[in-house]
Amino acid sequence: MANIKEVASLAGVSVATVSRYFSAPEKVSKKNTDKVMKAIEQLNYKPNLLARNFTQSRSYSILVLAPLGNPFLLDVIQGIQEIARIKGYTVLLVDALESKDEESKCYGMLETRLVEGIIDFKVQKRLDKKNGTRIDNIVTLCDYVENNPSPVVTVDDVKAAEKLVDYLVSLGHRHIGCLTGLDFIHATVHRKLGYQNALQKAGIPLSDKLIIKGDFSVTSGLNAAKEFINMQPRPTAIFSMSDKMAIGIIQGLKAEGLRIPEDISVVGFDDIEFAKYCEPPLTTIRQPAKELGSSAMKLLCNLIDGKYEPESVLRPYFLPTDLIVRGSTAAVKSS
Amino acid sequence: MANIKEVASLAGVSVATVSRYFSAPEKVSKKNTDKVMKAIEQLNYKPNLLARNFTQSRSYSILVLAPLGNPFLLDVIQGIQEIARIKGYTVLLVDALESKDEESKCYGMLETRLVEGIIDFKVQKRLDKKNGTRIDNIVTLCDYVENNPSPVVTVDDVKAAEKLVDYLVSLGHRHIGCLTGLDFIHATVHRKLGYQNALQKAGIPLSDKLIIKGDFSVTSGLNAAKEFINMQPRPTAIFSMSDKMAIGIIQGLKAEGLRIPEDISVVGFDDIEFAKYCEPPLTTIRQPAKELGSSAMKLLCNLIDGKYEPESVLRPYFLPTDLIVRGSTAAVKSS
DNA sequence: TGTAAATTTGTAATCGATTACAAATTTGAT
DNA sequence: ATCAAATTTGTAATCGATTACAAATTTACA
Repeated sequence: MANIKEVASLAGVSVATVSRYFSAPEKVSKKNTDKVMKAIEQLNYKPNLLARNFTQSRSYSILVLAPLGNPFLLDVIQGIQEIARIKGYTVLLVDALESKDEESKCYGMLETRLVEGIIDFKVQKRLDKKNGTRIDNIVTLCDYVENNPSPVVTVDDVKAAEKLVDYLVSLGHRHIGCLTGLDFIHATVHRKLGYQNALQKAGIPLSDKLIIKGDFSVTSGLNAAKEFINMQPRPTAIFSMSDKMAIGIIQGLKAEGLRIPEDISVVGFDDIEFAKYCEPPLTTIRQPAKELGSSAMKLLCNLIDGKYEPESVLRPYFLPTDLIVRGSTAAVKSS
Repeated sequence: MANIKEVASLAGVSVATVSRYFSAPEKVSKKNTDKVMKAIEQLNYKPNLLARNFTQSRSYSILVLAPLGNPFLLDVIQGIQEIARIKGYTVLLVDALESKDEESKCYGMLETRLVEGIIDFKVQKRLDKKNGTRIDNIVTLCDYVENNPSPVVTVDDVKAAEKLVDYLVSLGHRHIGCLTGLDFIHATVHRKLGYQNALQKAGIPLSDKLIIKGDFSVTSGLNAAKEFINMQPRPTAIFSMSDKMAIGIIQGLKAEGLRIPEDISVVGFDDIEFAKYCEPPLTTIRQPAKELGSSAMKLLCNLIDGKYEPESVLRPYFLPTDLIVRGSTAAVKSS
C-alpha cells in the first residue's frame, strides 16, 4: 500500500505538498496539483487515516450507547446519523444492556481518544470521578435527572404523561392503572410523576395498588394484563409507559375476553411504527424520535467544538410531544 | 494528558517497559510492574489508542452497512455485537439507505484503514475494481447472488419461500398472490423463485398478474391490499416477502371488510417481534436473526485473521429457517 | 528592470505508541 | 565462585501523516 512519501517522490514534490493537496488544495499550484493527482492515480494511493487521526489527535468518531431492542431507537439513531454524516463523524454503536464492566469500557474510549463524544440513553451516576466535575463531551438522550452531570436532550416526560392521563380523565376514567418501565431509567420516575399529577388535579386519590412494575418489554405487558384484570376495583383504563408493553397488555386483555376500548382503555408511550397497526390502534404520546437524535448530535458537536460554556447546557433541552388519539381509548362506560 | 514517556520517567523505567506492562505483563519484573502501576495511577494515564492503532496499523473496528428501519435487523446486529465484543472489535453502524456516494465512502474506509472489515446487507455489484478480484474482508449478510464476489451468510430464500407457499398450497389455495420486496435485493428474486417453484410443483399455472411490487414497507403493503382485492379472480392467499408488508396488507384488507384468514390467508417473512402480536398473529418464516449476525461476524473475523483460503468461503453459508404457523392462514373455503 | 509583497514549496520536527536488537541483569548448575 | 543460559531492560528506529518555519518562486507595481 503506497504511502505519502512514495506519492511525493513519484510526483517529484515534497510530502508537504501532497499533504496540502488534501488539506488545502487551494495552496497548491496548478502544475503540482496535476503531478500529485497523477501520482495518486497511478499508485492508487489512499491516505492512511489511522496516521492522520493520530497526528491530529482526533478520531472523528462518536459513540452511541443505546438499549437496542427498542424500535423507537431506530429513528433516533437515524437522526444521529444524519447529523454525524454532515459533520464528518462516524458512529459507533454499542448495546447498552451490557454489563457495567462493558459500560465503563465504553466511557474509557473517551480517555483513550477512540471517540470524541458519547451519546448515552441513560444518565450516568458515576460521571463525577476524581475531580468531582462533569465529564466533557457526553450528551444524555431521552433520560434526565435533577442536577444532571451532562447536557440532556429529551422530552418532558412529566408533562407528556400528565397530558396523556389528563386525556383519560377527560374520558371519565377514575380507576387508571399504570405499568411502569425499568426503575433505574429516570423517564420511568418522571412519567409516574406525570400520572400522579394528573390524578391529583382531578381529585382522584392515588393508590400504589394500581401501579405494576414493568421493564418495557412486550412480555411484561402480557403478564401485567392478568394482574390488572384481577384488581379490585378493576381499572377502566391503563397507562403503559411504552408502546411495546401496551401491545402486550392489549394481547393479554383480549386473551381474557376483554374488549379494547369498550371494557378497558389502554394508552402507550413512544408512538413506535406499529402503534398504528395494532388492533385497536394505540392512543399514545409521540416522541419526536429523529429530532431527538439530531438535536443530541448537534449538541454533542458543539460540545466537542467547545462552543459552549459548560454551565449553559446543563439545563435540559426539552423537545415537544404530541398526544396521538387512536382507537384504544374510549369514554368510560356509565355503570 | 499524560503520555507513555511521562509515565516511564516518573516510574524510573524506559518507555519499552511501560509498553510491555500493557502488551506482555509477564515479561516485566515484579519490581518494575509495581513502579509502573504506581506511576500510571498517579498520572491517571490512559494509553492513546489512536497512537497504538497507528503503530499497529489496526483499527480494531468493523463496519456494518444495514438498512435500518427493518426491526428484524436489531437482533442481527445484536448477534454481530456479541461476537465483536468477544473478539475485541468495535462496530460502526451506517444506514445503508444512503446515497451511492455515501456507500462508496464506506467501502473506502477499508482502504484508509479505518475499518478492518465490512458486513453489508446487500451484494455489491462493483466489488471487482481494478484487479478484477474480490475484495477482502467483506461479508454479505442476508443477501446472495450466484458468483457472489464476497463470502455470504444468509438463509436459503428459495427453499424458505417454497416451504411457505407449499404450506399455502397444502391448505388448498390455488390463487396465491405475491407482494415482492425491493428488486435490487437478491432475496426478492430468490423468494419469488421459491414461490414459483411451489406453484409449479402443484401444477398451478404461473401468472404475473398475481405479483405486485413492494418495497418492504408497511405502506406498500397497505397499497397492495387494494390491488389484491380487485384482482380477477381474487387470490385466496397472499405471500408477502416481509412481515412489515404483511401487516400492511392485513390492515388494508380489514379496512375493506375482509376477514383474515377466513376470506384471505396472509403470510409474511422474517418473524419480527410484532408478527405474533398482530391480529391475527402472522404465519411466517423465522430467520435465525441473532445467529445470522454472529455467524457473519465470526466469518469476518476469520477473514481478517487470514484463516481461510479465499475460494473456500465463496460458497454461501445457509442458516436454517422455520415455518411458523399462526392464525393468519386457514384452509381455503370450499366454494 | 528592480524590488517588495504574495504565493508556493520543502525541510525537518512532531505526535505516542510499538518493537527489533543489544545490553544488562538475574538465575542456575557445576 | 564461575560461566552459560535465561530473563529483563533500555536505546533508538519506525509507523505515515501534519505543520511550523524558512526558503524559493512568482506576481505586482513603480
